[in-house]
Amino acid sequence: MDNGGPGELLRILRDGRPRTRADLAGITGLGRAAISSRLEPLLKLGLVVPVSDAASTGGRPSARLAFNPGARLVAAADVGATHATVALTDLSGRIVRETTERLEISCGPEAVLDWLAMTLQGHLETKKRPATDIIAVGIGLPGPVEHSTGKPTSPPIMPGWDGFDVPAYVQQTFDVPVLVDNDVNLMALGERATRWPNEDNMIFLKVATGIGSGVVSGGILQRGAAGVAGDVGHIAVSRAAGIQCRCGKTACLEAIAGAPAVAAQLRENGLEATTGNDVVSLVRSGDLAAIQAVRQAGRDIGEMLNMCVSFINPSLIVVGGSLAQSGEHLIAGIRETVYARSTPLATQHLNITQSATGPEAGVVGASILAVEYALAPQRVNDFATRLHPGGHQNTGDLQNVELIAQSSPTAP
Amino acid sequence: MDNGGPGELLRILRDGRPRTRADLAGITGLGRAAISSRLEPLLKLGLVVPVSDAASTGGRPSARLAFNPGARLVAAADVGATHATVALTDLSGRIVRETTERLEISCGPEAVLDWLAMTLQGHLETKKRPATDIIAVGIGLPGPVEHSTGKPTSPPIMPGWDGFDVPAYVQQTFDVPVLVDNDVNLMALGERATRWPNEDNMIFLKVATGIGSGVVSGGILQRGAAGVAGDVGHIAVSRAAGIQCRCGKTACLEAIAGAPAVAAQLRENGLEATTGNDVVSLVRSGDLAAIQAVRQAGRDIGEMLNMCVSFINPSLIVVGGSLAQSGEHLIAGIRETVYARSTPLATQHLNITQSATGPEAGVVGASILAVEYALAPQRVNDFATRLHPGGHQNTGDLQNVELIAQSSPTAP
DNA sequence: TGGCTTTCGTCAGTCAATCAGCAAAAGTCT
DNA sequence: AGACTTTTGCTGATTGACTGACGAAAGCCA
Repeated sequence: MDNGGPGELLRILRDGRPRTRADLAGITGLGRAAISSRLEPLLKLGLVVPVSDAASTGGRPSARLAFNPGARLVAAADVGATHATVALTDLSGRIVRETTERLEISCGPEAVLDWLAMTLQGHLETKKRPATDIIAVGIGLPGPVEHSTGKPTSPPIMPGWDGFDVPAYVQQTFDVPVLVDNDVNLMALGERATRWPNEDNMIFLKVATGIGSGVVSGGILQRGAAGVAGDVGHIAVSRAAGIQCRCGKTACLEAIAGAPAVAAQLRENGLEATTGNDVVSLVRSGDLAAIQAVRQAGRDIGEMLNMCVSFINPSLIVVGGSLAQSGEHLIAGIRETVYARSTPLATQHLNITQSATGPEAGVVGASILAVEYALAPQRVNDFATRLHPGGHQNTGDLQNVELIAQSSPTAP
Repeated sequence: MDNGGPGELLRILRDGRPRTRADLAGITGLGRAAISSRLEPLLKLGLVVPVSDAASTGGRPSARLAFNPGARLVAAADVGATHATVALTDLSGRIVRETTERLEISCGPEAVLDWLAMTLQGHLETKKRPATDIIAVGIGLPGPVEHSTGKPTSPPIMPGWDGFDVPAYVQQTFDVPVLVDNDVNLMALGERATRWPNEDNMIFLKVATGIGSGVVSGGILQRGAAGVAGDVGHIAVSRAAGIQCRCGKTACLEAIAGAPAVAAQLRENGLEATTGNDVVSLVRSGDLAAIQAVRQAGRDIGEMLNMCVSFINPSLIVVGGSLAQSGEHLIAGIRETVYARSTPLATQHLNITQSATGPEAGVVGASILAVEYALAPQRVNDFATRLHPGGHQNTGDLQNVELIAQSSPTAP
């Protein structure tokens, strides 16, 4: 129905399932000949490859074609306050090679982005892939970003980054599309792509030093007017009344349920804890006070989530971040409050669960963001038609086609 | 760039500004001949009409073409708890004829929808327009609606409506697309279309007997997983702690800031007030207690909106509903709380304002919903191509073309 | 009124995309 | 090994949409 050139075919095949030409003809309503001609540029580019043939039904077995995530690369980065991760991923978001290093974001954009580019070059050399294999770059930053321009806006913890043109700087090294977004937004995208591909109304909540969220509603990531949608850490909750937050206000959720706050509570009980990981260790060791503190943090977070559930009516809430690693205690507190308080209509199909993606959620999300952009049907069509400049004698420079990895998706 | 047949041209012209063929050629990048051929079906259908020619620059003046909202009709209905409004509107959402009547929604779907269809038939006769001029129907209902199917889901105040197939029933009379949605969602659409056409991140808040909202984020109306997005009336606020709400829970915003709650407070002060309109009258008469009560309601609402602002980062909040009619007092209370509490990044470009659309906001929104659906480029293309069944000899039944109103949009 | 300028509608030609049919290829089955 | 079945790539034909150009139309100006 939705006739859209090779890009449309790739969109269909990107679910990873191999299909025969006849399958594709059936799905699109086109003839087999049209499918073949549309498939040609995708095969040339290596984006689609033949995999093991289907079982014969008596005659010649039909060749099955599948999306080849290894055809090109995407560079993904997750820059945190004190650490940065860069990764080379394939077109399915799978990490090919990854480096995490201690790096203060306060070093400024040039230093951080230079390190990023340098590390990526190293990855490319190790993997013996040319820089031209990279088709896009995705970057997550720990603050508000105007996604359309890729510029951070008034970030509280990123001195020197305000208004810095990240894409322009990165493109001096890699002349491809550069997508920048808030790191929690990217974690939401990563979690969604990895485990909840068809979830159109979800909230990804990160509970660590800060508390933030990424909101996917109506099937698209919501960034808001200034790129600060999902900034739920400084919503007021009742138990925080009067407590001072680092943001200058009082009663903020973060001030009682953020990792430092929970750790501080434990210190009052004579326990040793400063970071979220310390808290998690105590919980895992079975310390009752720690368990109770985490569960209470869950309840406080639940008070805030209650409002989000009423407001945007999601069908899924995924909780991640360091504090979420403490087994089910945080989630239990959240569920307790949300299911008790919210309206039945909003909660009857609401699933609250723990993030399964580990610390690499950020880079995976950055990769997804970049891949989604680069492999959007319209863009693929441009790419594919540029392959046939004048007629049928194809002389476009098909560099690197022989380098394509033969990752062969298996049958369902 | 976005080549899309006649529908694309109509999309451009729907802003109401008349354009010459050369203008359109410039905008689309197509030749004049292509424009003319694409224009032909639109002219045949009457959706586009020539208006006063542009000033001549020495030679033949170019004909200016404009969208003709009067070419077809849309039926729009806003069904409230105790009253219903039906209207015939043109394709710009302008009301052609309207009827409001006392009608209990508890009479059940058949009775209400029959009245609706009957009244519309009367409108059509009065305006001497055939029923075939109606290209879509939009209906707003005071409860949760699964928009994709048009069925109400567990509505609290609509006995007999749960799961009723509204579109199927209405299509027995008018065999056109029937779009159903929550009434507050439609008010949001109406307000947006009427006054904020390019606002992609807005919240429309209705403060009346109940408190609800319609959320437009990322440029699209957010309905959530179960169609109950924007249901903010039962979010907990601090001042309502312990107060029983009609929903069965306590601490709901509605229980202290809804119109009945405010009226009850005034009665405690010895004033006579039961409905929102009573409260508004008292405020307008300058009663200090009433003014203070409304302002306090604004503050309570502001506490809730604070969370919404942090969460979804809108650039506009429009406040409507009966309590919003009391001058600026409600808004003042809202602003006081929101601007004091929310983060600078979220509020620096946030506009909080009063609804300018009157009680007809609901029908206008219903009309917009139906028009947007019916005049979506893809649908217009279908419609237009069906006009040329085989080649160029156009013999499609062009009924009612002579009935088209000559509403002539004026130049900017 | 007649000449000039500019736009409008039409027509044939071009180009890309798709389809139908066919021969070759690649299997299975006896 | 040979007959049979089914897929594949190719070719010419058809379709649909757009371009470019031309004469007609419609207004200014003298």
